[in-house]
Amino acid sequence: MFLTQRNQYALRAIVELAKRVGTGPVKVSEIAEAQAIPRRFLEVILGQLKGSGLVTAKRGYHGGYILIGEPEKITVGSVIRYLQGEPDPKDCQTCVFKLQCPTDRECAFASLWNRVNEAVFGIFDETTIQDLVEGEKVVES
Amino acid sequence: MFLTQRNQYALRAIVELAKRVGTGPVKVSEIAEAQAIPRRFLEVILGQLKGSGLVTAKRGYHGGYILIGEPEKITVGSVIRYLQGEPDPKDCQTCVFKLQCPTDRECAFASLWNRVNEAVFGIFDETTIQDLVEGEKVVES
DNA sequence: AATAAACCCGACTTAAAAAGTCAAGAAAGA
DNA sequence: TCTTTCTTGACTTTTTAAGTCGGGTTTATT
Repeated sequence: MFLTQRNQYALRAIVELAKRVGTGPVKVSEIAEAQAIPRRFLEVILGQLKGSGLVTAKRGYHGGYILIGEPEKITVGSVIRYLQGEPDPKDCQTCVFKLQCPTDRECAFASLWNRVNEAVFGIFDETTIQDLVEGEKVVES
Repeated sequence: MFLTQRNQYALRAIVELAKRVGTGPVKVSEIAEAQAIPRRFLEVILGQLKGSGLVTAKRGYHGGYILIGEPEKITVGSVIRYLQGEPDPKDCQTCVFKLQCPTDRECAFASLWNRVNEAVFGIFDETTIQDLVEGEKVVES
């Protein structure tokens, strides 16, 4: 609901890479199997992730993907922001979410959407990939 | 992103009805025009909303829709919960959001999704239709 | 050098969900 | 009785997401 299937796949792939930090390149097919993601589709997704600088790839015989940063320092929020890209200028920016408001400036929902957005990214930003690897982290604060 | 276009229409329609509480039935075409919603589509949506008991309709000459409860007592959360209906049993219930987890019980995302969901509905539940009518309310938690 | 294992890239297809439309019918007031 | 307005369910269109495919390039091994 909050994330597309594709973006969940991306996060899962990063988590999988995080689990194997230090063990050399991880093949797409390994990640695909571990996380039950269609291999071809995952190739597309990892290709996109390379652009984020979070991940790099090595080609050839013992090739595969490698997580660049440290899992404790990568937040879920930063990944999601990258995946979502720039907001579509055709959408209403006040409402953050979808399409133009009929009532341009006086959007009754603006405040609500802002609060929701802040709450959600507040959580995303305080959750790291390492937290996900560890499975169930309850954030203090 | 959090709400479909359709569900936003539904909320807008309720807000429009709330604005006119006490002035008798409001025609679909009036709501449609005020909120820039395709009339035929709005008929479908209002039909659905009748099932919630939030709204009732009067037919014929001076017919239209009427909000049943008081805008201060209707929360956005209750409306959205109604609109979204029962969660699809095919989806992963632990993750609250989409599809089955590949890693059934040990879903790394379960805690994250729960926290996000609670945060979002926390906001939805403390926001009333009246708050939306008033335009910009900053909730004092 | 040849081979095989990987990633790389862009275009393509399919599938699913959401958005929107339509026609004919039933109630209610004028 | 006539007009207005909601009612219903099925239908169509549009958009977005998901997933596939073929042929190419890089790299380690032998």
